[in-house]
Amino acid sequence: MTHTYQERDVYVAIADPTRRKLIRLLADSDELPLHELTAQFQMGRTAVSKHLAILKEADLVTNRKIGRETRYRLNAAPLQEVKDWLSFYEEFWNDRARLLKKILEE
Amino acid sequence: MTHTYQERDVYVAIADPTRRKLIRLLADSDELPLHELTAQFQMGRTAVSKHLAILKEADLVTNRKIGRETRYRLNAAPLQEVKDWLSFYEEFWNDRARLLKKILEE
DNA sequence: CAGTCAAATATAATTTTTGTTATAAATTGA
DNA sequence: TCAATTTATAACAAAAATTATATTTGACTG
Repeated sequence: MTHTYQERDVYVAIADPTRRKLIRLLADSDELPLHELTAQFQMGRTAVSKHLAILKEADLVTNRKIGRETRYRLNAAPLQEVKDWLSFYEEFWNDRARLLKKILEE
Repeated sequence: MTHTYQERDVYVAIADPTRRKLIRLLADSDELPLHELTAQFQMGRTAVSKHLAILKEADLVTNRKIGRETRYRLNAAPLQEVKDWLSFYEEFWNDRARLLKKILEE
């Protein structure tokens, strides 16, 4: 058994608003158990747990068991990839910048 | 008929690798018709067209009909929202920065 | 030790996404 | 006008994501 660790795309992980809110909650509170995170949503624990699992597969959160609770913590490092991807398009963000670039190239 | 324009989330739009590649192709080539974009993928025209429709709903591309072809153009402006969202987490990107912040707060 | 709380797991139902094929419409060029 | 090209649209199917329920496991508490 070769431990088929499902690598998850960070872009997919942040595409869902629930998961973005989870990221924000963890950024604000350092470390939180599942039941406290769940309290911030309408959906049940299982659904929140699965969203956290997707974040974990993207390496955006870590967790550890303390007694009977599982506490989650943010690891924002993978977001760097998105920032890098975005940085390529900064020159296109407004037409003025793009136009300027075009003029300068000529 | 109130023209129910489906506002599409930019996060969802960029979550798909095909759509990220489309964005890149349009960034490199200014304006391209559907059939030329399709040539860069394995999938059929219809599928590519649908991906472009999602990008258009997120306002990431514009299109115009020239003769029998529809030419697509990148509008990178909506990516700014993602950048803004990311900027909030820059301080968490590496543990050192986070640790430093914590120490300074104490 | 019995009862309770927190969470994981397994399962299932539903919805969304993705891609195909088929068909029709519009444009171009001979 | 006729044939080829480009695209759009609709119907369909397969795959993935989302959420909920029920069951099980493990840890604390009285």
